[in-house]
Amino acid sequence: MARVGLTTERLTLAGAELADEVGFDEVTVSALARRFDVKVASLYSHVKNSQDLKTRIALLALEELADRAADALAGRAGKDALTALANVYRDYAKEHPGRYAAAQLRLDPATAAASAGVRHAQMTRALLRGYDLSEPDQTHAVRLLGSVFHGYVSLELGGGFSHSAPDTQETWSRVLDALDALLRNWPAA
Amino acid sequence: MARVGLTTERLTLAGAELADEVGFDEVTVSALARRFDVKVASLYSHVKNSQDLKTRIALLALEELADRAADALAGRAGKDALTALANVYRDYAKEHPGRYAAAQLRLDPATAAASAGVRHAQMTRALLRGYDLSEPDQTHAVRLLGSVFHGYVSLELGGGFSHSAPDTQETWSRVLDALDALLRNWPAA
DNA sequence: TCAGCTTGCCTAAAGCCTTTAGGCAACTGC
DNA sequence: GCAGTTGCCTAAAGGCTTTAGGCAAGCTGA
Repeated sequence: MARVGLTTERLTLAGAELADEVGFDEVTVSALARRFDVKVASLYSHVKNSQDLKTRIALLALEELADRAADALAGRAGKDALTALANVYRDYAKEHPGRYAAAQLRLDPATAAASAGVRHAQMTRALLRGYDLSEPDQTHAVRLLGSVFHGYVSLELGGGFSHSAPDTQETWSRVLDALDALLRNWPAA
Repeated sequence: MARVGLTTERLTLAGAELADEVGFDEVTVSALARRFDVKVASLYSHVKNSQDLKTRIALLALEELADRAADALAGRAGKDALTALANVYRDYAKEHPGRYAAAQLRLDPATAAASAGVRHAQMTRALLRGYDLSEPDQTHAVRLLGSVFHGYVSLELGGGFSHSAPDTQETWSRVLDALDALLRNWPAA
């Protein structure tokens, strides 16, 4: 009965890795137990239930993403910052599809409010300081950027753009050009 | 042993209704059997397996959405058409959240190619005829519009914009204004 | 109308996932 | 080294999926 050294953190991390390998929907308490070569019931001392596990993975992903975003934004402004932030999301989704899917998990309002999700909105706002937008247009723009980043990345990841010319990298740059142009020239209400 | 009259179509439709009520992830062969007051195994003559059921619901949702989109686009052009198409997606997602989630199901390439998904891309292209874009910018714009529609709707549905002013309806109109402005003034490469 | 066939829904059963309760052994601190 | 804590285990119940095989309801043709 050697002890493996399970902790909530190790389970969450292993769950995130598992998600990247087999997909977030396939992450299961059983599969995780198998990965640690441990009986299923043993995990329930560290994790409340399956939902709890998934929520923890989602929160981890949100943190990682926010950290990367903060890094990318440091010392940049304007289009440079826009591109950097956008690429953080896209690259993260490609590197860690399971984690990215986890980050999309619907959290209950209290959990969401305490999550790194709020940092994401703040950073998008910070980015917009490089453009000349005042409220409420700034909020509209925050939501637009969030929509484009999320929408593009999830369509691309889901194969929505596949097998068609021009390639998605090219579209991505042109979309960022277009967004930059739009933000510099936001139409008046 | 009265026969209930199960058919693949009725199961698919009931599955779609179930999805709207309890969420697409909660749609299960068992739950569907319960809804028809029939034993679980009985469904397996009409549906290959759980995945097959979900795929059929997804295809149904894509058809319904494409039909609504075609309707909305008829006789409209320019910003009028843009707004109409965008609202089809948003309204459908609000009316039928489960079906909308189903429409996001990743289909294998062959199924996807035979689905109504292709009609969606064609209609977005048709919409862009009202703007002056030539290839490859037209394709870039198709992808951008797809990303914004999908991204905005799924963030809004997921509660991503909730509890913050200004309200999401206002943002939605302003985002459509911005997209219209952008399409009329697409930046050169 | 009824014999015969098709086919719809059923029972049975096996496999996997979740979750809870209770137990023993391995660490921890004194 | 001993007591207490805690980690992982066994056991068990309940739900979902899927397959195999059976009976009877309802159509088909004479």
